[in-house]
Amino acid sequence: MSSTTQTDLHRLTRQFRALSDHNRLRIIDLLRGGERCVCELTDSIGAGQSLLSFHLKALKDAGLVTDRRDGRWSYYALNVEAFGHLEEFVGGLPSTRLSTLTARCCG
Amino acid sequence: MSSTTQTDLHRLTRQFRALSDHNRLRIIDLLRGGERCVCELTDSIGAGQSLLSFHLKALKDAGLVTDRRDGRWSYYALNVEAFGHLEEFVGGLPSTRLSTLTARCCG
DNA sequence: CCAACCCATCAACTACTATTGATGCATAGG
DNA sequence: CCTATGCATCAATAGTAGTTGATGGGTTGG
Repeated sequence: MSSTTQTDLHRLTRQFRALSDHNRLRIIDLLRGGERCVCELTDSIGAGQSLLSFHLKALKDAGLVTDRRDGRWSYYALNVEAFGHLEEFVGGLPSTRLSTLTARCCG
Repeated sequence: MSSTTQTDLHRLTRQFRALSDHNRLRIIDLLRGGERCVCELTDSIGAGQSLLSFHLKALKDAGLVTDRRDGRWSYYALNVEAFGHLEEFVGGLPSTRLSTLTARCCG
């Protein structure tokens, strides 16, 4: 009945959890404009450097962003593939599907 | 620069937080098959009745599901509109967009 | 080298969340 | 009525997450 495997659900859970914070969602929104270095994000978010690093690590551990080191700067960008999977899950709803028989529940 | 309003981000944060739990994601996955009553979900999830009610309330408060009372049974179903908004956010990525100038970061 | 800079990590604290068991409140059936 | 059922809510606990400030490691420029 379940159309998603358990391992998929675990991965999706981690990724949704990574998205379940206001600061992190603002980061994601900023990264939609393209790759950004940490100092840019720090300015835009207005959070402490330590805090931002914490959130970026959360996003990276969930596989939602990738990082790249160039000299003393670190650049972060969205992982497009991961968001594609998320889109499949939240978008794969049978909106027109009959809600099956609502009667015949428990007895 | 940010393409999402602050109120939208707050709503999205609450909804992603509601999806950031394994049990709740299993519930969502089950509801993809159509409306279900609580007792059905209890059997499928294998969790205690109190726990399931807690999670259903979390999903409802986030606006991701709707509930309906019929006699002594409560039925839950996905809120298709809410998932449409989620799809817009996770799917609205400029995958082919140039990552802007990666140089010229902080000075 | 040395100082300045960018960033990650650690320690500590606070606040929230998931889970469990108990209680209460309707509704249906005898 | 009275009891059983389906479900929500409350209380209590344990585990986890977000924030802050301090420390350290690697890199650039003088």
